[in-house]
Amino acid sequence: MLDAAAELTYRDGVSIGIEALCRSAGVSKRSMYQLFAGKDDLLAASLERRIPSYVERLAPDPGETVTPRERILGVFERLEEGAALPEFRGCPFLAALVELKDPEHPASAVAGGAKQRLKEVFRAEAERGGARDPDLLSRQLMLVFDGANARAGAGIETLDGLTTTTATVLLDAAGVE
Amino acid sequence: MLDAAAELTYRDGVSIGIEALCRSAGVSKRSMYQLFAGKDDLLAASLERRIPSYVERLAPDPGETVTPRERILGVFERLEEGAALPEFRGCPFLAALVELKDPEHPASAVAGGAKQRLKEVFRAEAERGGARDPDLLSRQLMLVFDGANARAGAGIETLDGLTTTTATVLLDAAGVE
DNA sequence: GAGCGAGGAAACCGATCGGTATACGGGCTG
DNA sequence: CAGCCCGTATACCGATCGGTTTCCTCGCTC
Repeated sequence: MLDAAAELTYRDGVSIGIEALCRSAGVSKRSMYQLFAGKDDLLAASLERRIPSYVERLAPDPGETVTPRERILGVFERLEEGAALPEFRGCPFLAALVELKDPEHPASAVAGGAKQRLKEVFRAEAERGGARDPDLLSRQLMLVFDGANARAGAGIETLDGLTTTTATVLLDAAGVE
Repeated sequence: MLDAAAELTYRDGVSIGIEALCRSAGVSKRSMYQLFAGKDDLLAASLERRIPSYVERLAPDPGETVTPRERILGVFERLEEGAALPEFRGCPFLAALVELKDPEHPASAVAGGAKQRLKEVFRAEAERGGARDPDLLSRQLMLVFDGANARAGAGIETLDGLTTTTATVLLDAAGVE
């Protein structure tokens, strides 16, 4: 159910109907309203469920020999890999935030938390790498990350190497080894 | 009519109803369907109308003494000014692209064109400023610009100086005087 | 085999969607 | 003043929205 909801809302947007979600999940509306308080709840839960695998895919737990620079650039390499796939529509959390527009929406809080987790990874690696201003660097990297997601997801940009190149510039300027 | 549509779709998203648009514009549905073929048409036209003032506000025609660097950084300064306002919801064209998801939608083409116009400004100034790779620099700047729009528009980032700082790093790295 | 509860299918609710058609009203031209 | 026409207001269309309820069947327990 959660997986089907995640996939359909990612492909068609949050305005997809509940009926379609249930049909695709093979679950009756009755059952779904026993599991979730409403559409908002379902949406928030389906986003919540995606967070661990999302973060893990982009920034897997580092092995011993991975430098901060490698881990950060790895995020952008994996972003570019994903963006090359035809079904890529950008970061699902960013898309939900933009589509909902309402910061009060339960799903907005979840999506914001997902973005915060990735930013924390950036910040921690920035610190470990000796960046002059780790928080600034992490915010800059998030700008690039989300800009790339929005633009590539909308189909108005092709990333091949663009984000890794840009991130490298920022890492250099921040003094990360 | 176009202005009212622009404002409401910006604030509430493209899924706002036609009825609300007409009421807010003081125009009957009948008249609007004589002026536009349908909602898609209206949406595209209202976005189209915003392009000149949007570009002019962000990147006004340069006076004689404006350097490429100043003109580019001016875009980000104005972005940060706008993002500080409470009604800021991010770039309307980017929001439309993300919300519609459909590149075939007439409004998507218009929105993509608007983004292209801004990128052209960046590219031209990059060239004028002697950037090593003007096209690369303009793409990088658009990443920052759209990332900032998405994040600040969603309320998960505050820009104060973030984008100008980041753009400065990119300009320096590209060798723009 | 009888009784029971969970869950699926589908009808149903009022509201609203994009879009159309009708009816009325007020300002022009003769 | 008569006739006309543009635009507003409004009712209406079928479809779909989020959400609720009814019904009925299936599988489980005693």
